[in-house]
Amino acid sequence: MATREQRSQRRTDGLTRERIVETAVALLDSAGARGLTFKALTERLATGPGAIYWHVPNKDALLAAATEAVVSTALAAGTTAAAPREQVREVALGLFDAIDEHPWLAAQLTAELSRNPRGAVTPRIYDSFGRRVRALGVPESGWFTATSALVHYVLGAAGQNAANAVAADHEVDRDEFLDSVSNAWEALDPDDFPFARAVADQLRGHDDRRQFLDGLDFVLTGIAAGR
Amino acid sequence: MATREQRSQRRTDGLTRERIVETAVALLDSAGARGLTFKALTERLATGPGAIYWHVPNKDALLAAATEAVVSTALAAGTTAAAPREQVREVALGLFDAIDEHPWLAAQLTAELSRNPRGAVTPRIYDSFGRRVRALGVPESGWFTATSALVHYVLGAAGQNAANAVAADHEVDRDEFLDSVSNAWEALDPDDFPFARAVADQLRGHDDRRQFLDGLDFVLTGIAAGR
DNA sequence: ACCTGAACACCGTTCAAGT
DNA sequence: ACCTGAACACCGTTCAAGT
Repeated sequence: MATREQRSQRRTDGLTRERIVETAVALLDSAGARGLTFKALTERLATGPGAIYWHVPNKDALLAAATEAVVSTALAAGTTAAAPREQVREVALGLFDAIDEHPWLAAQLTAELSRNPRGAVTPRIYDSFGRRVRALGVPESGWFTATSALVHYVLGAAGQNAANAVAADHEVDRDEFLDSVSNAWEALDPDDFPFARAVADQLRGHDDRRQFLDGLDFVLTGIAAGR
Repeated sequence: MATREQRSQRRTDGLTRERIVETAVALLDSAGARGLTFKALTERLATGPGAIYWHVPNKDALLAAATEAVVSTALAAGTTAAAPREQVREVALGLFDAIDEHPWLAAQLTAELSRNPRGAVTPRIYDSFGRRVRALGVPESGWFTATSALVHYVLGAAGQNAANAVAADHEVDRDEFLDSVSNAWEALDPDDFPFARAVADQLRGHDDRRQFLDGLDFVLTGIAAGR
């Protein structure tokens, strides 16, 4: 049932930087950082490597562009809550979910923040958190430190969570996987690893998102205490 | 002035797993994750790739072994302070410094914690922090959450700091570099980035180690509040 | 201006052959 | 048991040649 081509329809199969970046994101999502190769890219885009290099200077720049595209949409949502503390939670959860959906994002964001602090991504992330930190009533001298702590916690926790999710993905069943890790921790030498043994049972069935928010609350409480 | 070979001197040029791992760490330290190649490895060890594969199954396993070696020495130091909160700071600083010296370590640790939670590294890290969390007086139900928050903050903050240090290393002068970033933030659109602009000056001459400890204190204060 | 695709230097890994 | 080194499949990047 082929419909007639609309006359106004633009050619959409032209190679553009945007299409390349979209395809890169799709490859990264489905196969991880190792899945983004020029071979896979040229196959999906039905072109040759030279064509891609005409739009993008190299692979690192492509990764940076993919990072910017994903992080922009994640932060564009904005916040709905009134209380600044709740707003920080919304921003943090937005990044947590973006990193969960795009597990390669955490490492790329760390790279982007360090390699390109004058770019758009770094101030956008700092502004997303920092505006709400100001609203929390933190004195001006503490703005940078408090915001950095939030950014670092979010990237660390979300990055670890995403890596865990990818690893658990190779397992048959999440509960079964956590159970086996828990059993392994319980079997550790009680003299060498008293804590891991004692805490092994808490691994079972724990909620990653909940744990992320609980950790965020520690940071927020600490920030509020120095207010 | 060649000295006579001592009779008791053992052959030390035999290829061992230990020597391979040591060399891998040296290569990672001097040239980053991209600097660890089998070519560089075989040149330094004056051997062929097949010899290395006899001792180590593949590159991922070599990276895991390098991670374990470095993290073990970093955590072996133990703590000297009496107060548990101060002990947590010591453990965190030990990891911070190890990641600062070995900037590749943060990403590898995240990978190791997720891919190999039944290995030795994961419970060792959790125990290092968790024993002190218990000593802080946190109720048992909160042990896993509090310890995870600490681990995630430390890895996130230390990882970002190490990445920043590597990036700044390419610059002539740290103060000059921070100054130029600060200037770039001050030149941002005040409507789009009010916070980055306002905080730009705090970038100049800030102390990374101090900022790391301040962030750690936020987490610790938050944990103590839920006690 | 934009794309093709062969070519290059490099990468991790394997394996038959040696000692 | 341990090592050699050629060979393989793959990688990012370049560039002369096309349209």
